[in-house]
Formats: sequence, C-alpha cells, structure tokens
Amino acid sequence: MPECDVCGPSCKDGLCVRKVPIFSALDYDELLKISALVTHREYQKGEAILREGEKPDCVFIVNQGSVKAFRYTQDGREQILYIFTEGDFFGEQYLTGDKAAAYDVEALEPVKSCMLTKSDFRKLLAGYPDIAIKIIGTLEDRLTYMEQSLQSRGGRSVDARIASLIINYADTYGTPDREGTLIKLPLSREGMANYLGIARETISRKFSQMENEKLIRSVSNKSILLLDRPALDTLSGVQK
Amino acid sequence: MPECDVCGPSCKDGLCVRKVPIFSALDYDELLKISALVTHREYQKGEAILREGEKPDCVFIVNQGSVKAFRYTQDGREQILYIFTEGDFFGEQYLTGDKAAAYDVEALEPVKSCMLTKSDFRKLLAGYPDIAIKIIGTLEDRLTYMEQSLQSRGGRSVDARIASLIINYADTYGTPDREGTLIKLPLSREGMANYLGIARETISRKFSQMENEKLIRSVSNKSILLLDRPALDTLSGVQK
DNA sequence: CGGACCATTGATAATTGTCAAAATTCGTGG
DNA sequence: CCACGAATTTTGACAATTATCAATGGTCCG
Repeated sequence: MPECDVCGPSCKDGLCVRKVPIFSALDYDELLKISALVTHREYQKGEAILREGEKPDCVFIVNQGSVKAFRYTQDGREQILYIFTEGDFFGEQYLTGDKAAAYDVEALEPVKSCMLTKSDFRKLLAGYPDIAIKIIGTLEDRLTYMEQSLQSRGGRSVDARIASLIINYADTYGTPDREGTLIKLPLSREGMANYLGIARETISRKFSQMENEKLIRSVSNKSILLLDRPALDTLSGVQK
Repeated sequence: MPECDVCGPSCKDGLCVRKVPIFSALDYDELLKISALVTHREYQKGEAILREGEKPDCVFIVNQGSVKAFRYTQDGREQILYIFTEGDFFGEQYLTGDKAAAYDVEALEPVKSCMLTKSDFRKLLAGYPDIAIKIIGTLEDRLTYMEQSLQSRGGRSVDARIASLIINYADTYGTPDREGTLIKLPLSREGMANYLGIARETISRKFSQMENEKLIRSVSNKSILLLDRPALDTLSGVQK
C-alpha cells in the first residue's frame, strides 16, 4: 500500500482525501488531482486551529483525531457547538461570502488536518456538481444534527438532556462490550456541562445518580459504561 | 405587470419563483421554465403543511405569510425550530436520501406556497451549478442561525435568552417608531416560551419585569414596543 | 511518588416550574 | 360599533430543581 509522503501511514492508499465523504463521488484520478491541492498540518492537543473572527482562506478537513468548535458565552463559559472527527470538515461556512469564523476550533487530541484553499474548493464545486450535491447532503445532516441538538439541549428536564447526550456518544464513540457499551467520552465533565448549558457539579450529581440506578458505570474520568440503554432511551424521550 | 394566473397579484412579474433567493442567479427564461414546474397551494392559519414522519415528494417555498417548523418534546410541548417567511424554502433536507420529515410545519397565518417536486429540483441542481451553490449558501446561513440559536437558547440565564429573542425579533419583524421599535411578534407567549424552552408563565413575568424597568412596553398580545435597545443588547450579552 | 488537574459531595441560595385563579385580549356575530 | 364568550395572558403562592460556594477526594502523568 503506497503512503502519502505528507500524512504518513495514516493515509490509506496515499490519499487522505479519500476518507472525506464529500469526495466519495470521485474516481481515483480525480482524487489524485485534489490531493495535489491539499496542504497538511498537525496540531497538538489543546492547540487552536481557528479563532473566532479570523478569516481563514481555506477549508479544514480532519484527517485524524478530533476537534471541538465553540464560542464563549457572556459569562465566560465555553458553548460547544460541534465535535468534528475523522472525515469531517469545517470552515466551509464562509465559502460564499467573506464572513469571519463564527467560532473557535481547538484540537481535543493530536490532530492531523488537510487544508484546501477556498478558491480551489470553489473551483471544485463548479467543476464537479456531484461534490456540490454531497456538500448539500452534509450540510443537511449537520442541520439535522443541530435540530436534534436544539431539542436535546432545549428540553426542560436536565435528566433528559444528559440521557440524550450519553446515547449520542454511545452511537458515535461507543464500542460494544459484554456488559453494555463502553463509551470513550470526547469531553470532560466540564466540557459536557458546557455543552448542555448546565453546571459542572450537576453533571457529577446526575452521573452518580444514574450509577446508583445501574444505568451507567463510571469507568474512569474519560470513559463510562452504558449498562441500560433502554432506560436511557426512555429518559431521553426519543421513541424509536 | 403580468400576473401569475395561479398566484394572482402577489406574484410580481407573474413569477413567484423570482422571490426565492436560491433562484436569483437565474435569468428570465430560466425562471419561466421553473415556473412551469411549480404547483401552488394556499393554507389557512393553523393548517398543517407537513407532518413529522411524512415523506413529501416536493420542496416547499413560502410565497406569502409565515410558518413554524417544530417538533414535540417528550412532555408534549412544541419545540419550535424555525420560523420561515416569504422567500424561504423547506423540505429540502430530504433531497438526497429518502428520509422522512423531521418536523411538523404549520401555517402561522394565511400562507401561499409554491411546490416543486424533488425530482424536478434534483434536475435543476444538476443543470444549474449556480443553484447548488446558492443552496449551499442558504444552508450555511441556516446553520449559522442554528448555531446562534443554540447559543441564545442554551446555557445562559433566562433573561439573556429573552433579550436575545426580542432583539432577534426587532431585527426581523420590527419597524422604527418615535418611541423605539415596534415589534410584531410572530409567536404567542406560549410559542416564545416553547421556543426558548421555558414556561409560559416565566415569559409573562420577565416581560412584566422588563416593562417595569422601561425596557419594553406591551402594546398588545401580538406586539411590543422596544424602548431601550442598548439595555437589551447588554442583557443578551452580545457585544457589538 | 508527588503535584496538578479534574471530579465528587454537601449545604445553602437563587431561579424557575407548577397549579390555581383572576384579568385581559381577541374575534365573531349581532 | 358593541357585546359576549373563548382563548390567552398575567399574577400569586408554593414546590422542585439547579447554581453556587467550599471542601474533600480521586485520577493522571511526569
């Protein structure tokens, strides 16, 4: 298997762009062409990738690792908007106009990222309608996510919001296990609290409570075991 | 000025699609072609346009009036996601896949709507890359709106959220006035409460409080007068 | 092993939700 | 244009929930 000389072994077939769903409509030669346009960069855990107010001239694609996109609320807390992981892209909001970034983006762990200048990106859109349609699809998904998010975060009961969050994480970051689903949490307690718009202490209390009720088990600071998914589904109020 | 024989005088130049920003890149002949594909329909206040779970085969364009898009939370409240007005479209989320509608849409007042079947819409996308780019732009705007929404509705104090909402409405539905800005509210107290995820009574109390503090004046159930915008800006926490 | 960071727990205060009743507004029909 | 009934909104009292502050306990990583 050939290796991308910039990305190293993490690039399957030497083509990191292949990982990106929006390019999946393209054939090998087209991927090669795009690869040539891509710049690479690595970020350390905690490093800022994009700051609110900046006008980056490129679109970022997460190639490895995960990042958080957030803003600061008036009282100084982080309001987390998205967690982007492998294959996701961001910075695309400002393709059309020339708007400044609406949020900060920071690496949650070591991150490898690909960058494509906006003008190259625009040319791609004009040349490959399929890519435009893929992007529309991605934006639709993101909107759907935001709509659900709004519902989970806007619900009145905190228990329901926390249950939604755990289920969400289980689906995204969970691995099956004999006793349930092991979830590697992308955020700290404080991060989750900010995400839900509640106090850090409240998350602790609710987690303890759920542990008493055998719904979850706290494995470490960064991971929990989901024991009773049906109960959480009920709590979250999402009927399937 | 010719009239659209279906829409009547509300259709400028006989082309209601002209009102829709996503088609603004097109020339007159192209608009004519699209017009031929469009079906029209009117809805009464309170009438359902789309129900969660349905799979409509068309995209809806609001030609006159306004609608609300919402879901029901577990405890039976409406969670309002969007208010769409003249020129907005919805139902586009499901162009790509064949997903069911994720929310209900209901007319807030008498509504005239244009409908375009999804297959026609898809053909347009393939044929006119400019439309695809416009749509990407619209979806980006909607995402930006949702991100802001999430920030206004989530996390912060109820006072800040209400202030944000009023400012938002002032910008969208307000008309200048000698004493301040007259705002024609698109939602009832209950609607606003649901939008913000708080109790109807809390909105009442906060409005009364703000009226005592001379920030706003309640004119009627459906309109208020914004007296002290700077104070609300401060409350909302948005520094400009 | 130690120190920094993160998480938990307890006590208390502040905020908001809930229920019930009264007041106001709205729309319709005379 | 007015009046009346229905719907919506406001207000009050109280209960429930969550935030805050402070102290303790645990975890991670060199």
